[in-house]
Amino acid sequence: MLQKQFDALDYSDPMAARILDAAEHCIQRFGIRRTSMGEVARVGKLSRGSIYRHFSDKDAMFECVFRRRQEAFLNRAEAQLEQEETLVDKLVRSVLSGRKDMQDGLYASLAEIEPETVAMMFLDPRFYQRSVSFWPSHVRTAQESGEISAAVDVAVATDLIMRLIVSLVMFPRMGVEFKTRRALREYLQQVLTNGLKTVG
Amino acid sequence: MLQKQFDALDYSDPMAARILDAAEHCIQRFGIRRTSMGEVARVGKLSRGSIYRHFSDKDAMFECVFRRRQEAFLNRAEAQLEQEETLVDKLVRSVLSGRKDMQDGLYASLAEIEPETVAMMFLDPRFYQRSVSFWPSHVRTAQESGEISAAVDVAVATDLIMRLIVSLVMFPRMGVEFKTRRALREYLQQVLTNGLKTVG
DNA sequence: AAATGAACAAAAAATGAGTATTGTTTATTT
DNA sequence: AAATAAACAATACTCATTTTTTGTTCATTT
Repeated sequence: MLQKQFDALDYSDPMAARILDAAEHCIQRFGIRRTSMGEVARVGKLSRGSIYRHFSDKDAMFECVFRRRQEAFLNRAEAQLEQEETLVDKLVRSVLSGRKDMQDGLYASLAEIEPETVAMMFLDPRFYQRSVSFWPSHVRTAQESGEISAAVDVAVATDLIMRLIVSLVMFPRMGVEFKTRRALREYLQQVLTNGLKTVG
Repeated sequence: MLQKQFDALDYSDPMAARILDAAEHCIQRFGIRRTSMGEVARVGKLSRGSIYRHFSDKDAMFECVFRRRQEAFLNRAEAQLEQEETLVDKLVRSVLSGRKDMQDGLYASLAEIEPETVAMMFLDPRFYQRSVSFWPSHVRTAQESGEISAAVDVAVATDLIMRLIVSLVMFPRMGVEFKTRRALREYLQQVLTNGLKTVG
């Protein structure tokens, strides 16, 4: 097995949801290392055998907990972004949502118990890869409206957008700290539409 | 003690250098966790007492090893950057140097033994803060030459530069993978001088 | 058919007594 | 004066042992 294949998420299966709910609950209370399959079974009021019917192993189960969370996050984000007019506003929204999720989401509670685990997750490129496919359609929309240039490759634009968001979420302060929504918007507006050139 | 104060680096002190050389040697061989002060003393052919005269504790000593490395890296980078004509080329150089240092520097060997430790270091904002002060002078030069606009705040420009470099070093591939020097340069050129707008 | 519970060997984790290391102090040496 | 060496209690680490957990199987239940 060259590349580990994670179990697919089946949202129509209530048993899978019960397992993942229980597992998520355990992560928040004890972290990943100190949670056993028996504990998850106890919390979810189901048998250990059922868990193994649904997930190949412990790693796959916990992986799915985070996958489900991330997909839920992306769905919420998608809905929110529909309401934003411009690409810049979509970026601002995404950064603020991302920061909020980091502060009081599942990652925050895990970070208190197992900071190294969270650090390893955040440095795993796969963590971001899933969000990449989220942006191209928004990029195209912005190109059609003329907000950004149609000549710029969609993949390149997506790359920049992802790098900016990830960076601004992970490091609220690099050289400057963008505390207010307004400051963040101005910064992103500048970067997206002019880079470090101003319109003459 | 609200904020831990790390021991200052005194480059005129040969004893401090001997301690740090020994400590660095130990990190490469055994990692941080498995290196004892006695081992550092043995390798450096000095007494444990001497180490404690120079560094308040084990953490402070290892912290200094990385501080010294980073300063050396920044000095090399500074020299290299003098040779580059444009800001874009300076960024390209920095990204490539950063990637190289990650692949075969002290971090690479430590990452093999203690990946979580390295992950924690890379997510520590202080790690990048030291490099921030490096850029403003280069930004001003680029503004004078007209490569970037003089109207853009130096701190803001520095922030973007740092975010791009850190992101491109940590994640060689986000949406797109910039393998060749040429592809990387084109990307940075686009971002710096036009953002996602093309010149009409 | 899907979930359960029990049984099982292999792997991983908790335990605890023994050992090493840390950070401090002191007297001694260079 | 700065480096050393030895001594020290408090803490952290080993390592062999015991206990738990994992992942699998299978007969039984829902």
